[in-house]
Amino acid sequence: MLRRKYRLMWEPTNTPEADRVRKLHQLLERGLAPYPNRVQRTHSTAEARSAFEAEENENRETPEPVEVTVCGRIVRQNLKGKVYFAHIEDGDGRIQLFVRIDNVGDDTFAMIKNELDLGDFIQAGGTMMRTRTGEVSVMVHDLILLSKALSPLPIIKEQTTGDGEVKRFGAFSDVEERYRQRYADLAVNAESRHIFRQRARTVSALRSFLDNEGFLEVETPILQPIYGGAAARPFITHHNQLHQDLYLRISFELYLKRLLVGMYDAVYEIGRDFRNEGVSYKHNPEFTQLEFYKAYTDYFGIMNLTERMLAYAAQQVTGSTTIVFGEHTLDLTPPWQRITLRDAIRQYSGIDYIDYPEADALHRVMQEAGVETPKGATWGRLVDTLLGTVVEPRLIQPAFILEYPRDISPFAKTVPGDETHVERFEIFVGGMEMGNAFTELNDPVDQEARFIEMERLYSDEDDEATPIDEDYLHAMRYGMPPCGGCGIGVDRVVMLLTNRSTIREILLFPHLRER
RNA sequence: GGGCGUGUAGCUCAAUGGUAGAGCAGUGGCCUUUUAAGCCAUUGGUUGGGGGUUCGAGUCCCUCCACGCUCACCA
Repeated sequence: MLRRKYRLMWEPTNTPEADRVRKLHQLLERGLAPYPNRVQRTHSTAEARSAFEAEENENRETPEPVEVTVCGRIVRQNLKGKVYFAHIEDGDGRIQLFVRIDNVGDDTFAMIKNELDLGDFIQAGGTMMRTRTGEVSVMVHDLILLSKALSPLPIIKEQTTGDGEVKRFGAFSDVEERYRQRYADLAVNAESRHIFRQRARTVSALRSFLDNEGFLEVETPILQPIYGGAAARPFITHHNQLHQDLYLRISFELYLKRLLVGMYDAVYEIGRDFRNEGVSYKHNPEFTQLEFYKAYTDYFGIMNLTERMLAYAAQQVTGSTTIVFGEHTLDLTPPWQRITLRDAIRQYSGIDYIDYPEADALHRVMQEAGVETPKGATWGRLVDTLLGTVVEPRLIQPAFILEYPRDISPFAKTVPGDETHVERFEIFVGGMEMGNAFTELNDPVDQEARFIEMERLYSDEDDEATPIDEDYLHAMRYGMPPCGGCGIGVDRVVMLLTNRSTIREILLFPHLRER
């Protein structure tokens, strides 16, 4: 019966796999379950170690025996005739098993010798001890297989030198394979596992910061009948029964601000945005966004909150507000540098865009300065190009860039007495844009005019046109409190705090082309 | 989409246009405190796919695929 159940549909593709399949059949013939249902773990590897060390410290003279049953994946093994050493690893760490044929009996030892491979999960019961060299180990008297690994994992060997430095041999380092088979990367590369723990801590730090500031966490639609809140091409999908096209959201902005109309004073959402655009070291088609909106404040209030929030996250994740990113040391301790976009561009390029109020003139002076310009760009787009090419790469230490051209910011209030600029800032750290914030526009008449303006500006590039969201205008006509809001690219923050130069390293399953 | 680069055994990597190799993993031995264990023997390849040049191609050329870096795009 067992044999029939294990008739393989899958063909081993190489000798190591064929060997393991043979061992699977050998186990079945001996009546041993290769994937049993029940486990009886009493200690994680770390708990077993600390229980033993505690006993050693308490009863130095006559320590009581410490009995444990530990489980884990075999990551190193060494069969020496009638003795078998193995390191097993679980989520906590590793521990060595010391198995003598006298302690486990001939049958179990034969199983170890003939059927056990690196990568298998096993359960081992025994007594804690130290080997001759002092390594804390389990002297095993019971050992069973928990899960047979049919494909070999990449083997990584490590040597700890005298100064505690770990040398690695045969590391699984092929970048593409690490992304395509993230499970294998995580299984063998502890530092990859570490990155995603750091990622979780980052998200949880942002969340707890905002919770403590009185923000309410909300969830708004991912499938939207009208997309908006940013300028990006959307992914389009379809609801069959409603016969309706839907868009995967490109931002949360318009839904969160509806909630301020609904009398929540402060809301935030952490979730996925989708943009149908290019992939790069800092772009993935789906990415994690944090947006938060607060009533009765403006973009200065949001600035203060944001720098405190990111400093808090850095402290929680790395233990310091000073972090290493590539070749730079970044100090996230508030307050951060604040400089207007106009001054920043003037400082880094010598161009004062106020002197060139027409797109043609600005275009010309940019060409003279050797800045490549996008075709048919509006004046605002040109200013933004200057920001991206001239300023952004130089903004290593955290900085707020303030006051943006009005025509590229349809959801922000204008600067009093300056119709060409809006109260908007972007956050730059490590040469990357981290976030974008405004004193939010709450004037429904102005907002409608902006929508129409945007529609006109982009009508000839239909895939970037921003559709008018009538329902959003309707909400705003009920009255929206004055407010400030901000969007933070969570993936980029994680890149900073984990010191990774590409977004793919901090996404568990980054987008890759189909093979 | 453009430019540059990479792709060889399960993993990490070698190989002037001239017989495709090593270490680890695997397989068969020896070994009752090893830890990159060791020793002896040994299996393993459509050199990313396809086409071309050549007496002969992993190597040179063309093309396709994937990945990396970079530029463009991403208000």
